[in-house]
Amino acid sequence: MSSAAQQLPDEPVPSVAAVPDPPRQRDAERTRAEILDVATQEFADRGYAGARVDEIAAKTSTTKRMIYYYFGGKEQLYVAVLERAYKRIRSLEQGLDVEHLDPVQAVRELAGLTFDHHEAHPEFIRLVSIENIHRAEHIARSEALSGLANPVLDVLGRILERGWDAGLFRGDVDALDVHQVISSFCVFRTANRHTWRALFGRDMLDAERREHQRRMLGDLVVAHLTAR
Amino acid sequence: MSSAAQQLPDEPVPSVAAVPDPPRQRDAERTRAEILDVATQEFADRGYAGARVDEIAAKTSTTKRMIYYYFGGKEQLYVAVLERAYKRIRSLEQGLDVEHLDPVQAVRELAGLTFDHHEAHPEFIRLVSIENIHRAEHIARSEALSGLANPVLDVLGRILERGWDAGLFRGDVDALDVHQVISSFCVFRTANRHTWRALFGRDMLDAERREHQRRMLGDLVVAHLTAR
DNA sequence: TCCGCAATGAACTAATTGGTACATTAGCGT
DNA sequence: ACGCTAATGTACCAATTAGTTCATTGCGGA
Repeated sequence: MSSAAQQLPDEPVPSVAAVPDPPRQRDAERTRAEILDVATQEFADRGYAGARVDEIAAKTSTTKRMIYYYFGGKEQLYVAVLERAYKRIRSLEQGLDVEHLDPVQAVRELAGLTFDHHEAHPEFIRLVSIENIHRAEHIARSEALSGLANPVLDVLGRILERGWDAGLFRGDVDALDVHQVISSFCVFRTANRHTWRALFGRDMLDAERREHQRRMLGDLVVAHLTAR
Repeated sequence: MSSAAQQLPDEPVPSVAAVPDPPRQRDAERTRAEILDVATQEFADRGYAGARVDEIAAKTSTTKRMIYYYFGGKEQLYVAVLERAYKRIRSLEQGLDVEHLDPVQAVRELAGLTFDHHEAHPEFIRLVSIENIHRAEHIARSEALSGLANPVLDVLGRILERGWDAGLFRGDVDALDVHQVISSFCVFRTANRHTWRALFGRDMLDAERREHQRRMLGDLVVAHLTAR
């Protein structure tokens, strides 16, 4: 692999003045980002042990040398992948604004956002599964990740307060409980999609069933919170 | 590792008539089972790619040779592990009898059984996670596993029928939907235990929270089914 | 009792894989 | 102009790892 702008065999190589469209050479940030992109895909696809440094390098426009130059090793690369993935998720979560809705509509909206979000980022869910197989040892060691608060929890906390004040919600489930219920549902359908289909013949991510599932999650959470 | 009946260093080795309590030599079934036991542990612990055939062999009282003799290779061993694990789960599921309970109590009982069951078999949950990382390709290829019906679904189906007939349950969720909700909750708290604790500081499997979580699941499912 | 085969063990191998040594070059600051 | 360093590429290595070869032995049946 020599250059990003590969030529088909027959095409004449443009002679002198062929300037590569993006100023392509020696761009540390671009190289770093490209490695992270490929590594994210590979780790999510094959797990930590299953991913191959050589394979990651090969799918890059640079070489294995650069992985060690920028990240130090396979494990540090994996941690960098995790950190970036979580960072992205968090920044997306920042954007949710449901303060203006009534508590019931607000939880329903929040659940729907999580639903959409997890469905749109299967590779993130896979990374989380993989990290759990490793007992979250990398997250625990990463200062950038461990204990970093989740914006969703604050939002949920405020919604619950309003729901309690209005006498709408039961008092014996806290924000983390509700988040757990929502996460369970949303993570499960992506994380366990394949065994589920193999065992039950139903694809939980089937587009035809999507609306039914989304409504089901909303109903589930609202019914739970407003029960009794 | 030479024998199942290990001696402490100081104890004198019993001389001639020491018949090994279980007739220990040349027992194909025992060897097979021991390999499967160790392999289950190792695969669940480190994933398919992360598990080492040498390590599995070392933790056995036999040698690597036997793994290849009985199973053929790493992948076939892994499939054998999966098949046995699923078989055990199914046989346990056979035992549930909730026909005598009213529909609401029956779903609550069923959910509780799944809850207990998954909590008691974390290594099974891990294997399922691992198999999902591999897109269930091994399950799909295994005749013993793919498409084999789950007894839980029949039980749930009958409970739902009774609930519908009694006008207790909503009609727009089927048995598989309910099973999905229950599985989501039960699988998630085990499968994602570690990242959850690392990120939120709460152990979903903490014994102190166990009853709360168990009740929460029951309430969740019942509230959902009886809503409106 | 003894033969044939299932069952077992020790050592070996070919390929893979994470990681490195060494050489090179682009381009920024002066 | 130019030199110094960040950035990059090639080739290599040592360790690991799945799988095998070949020899051996216990045991059930004839």
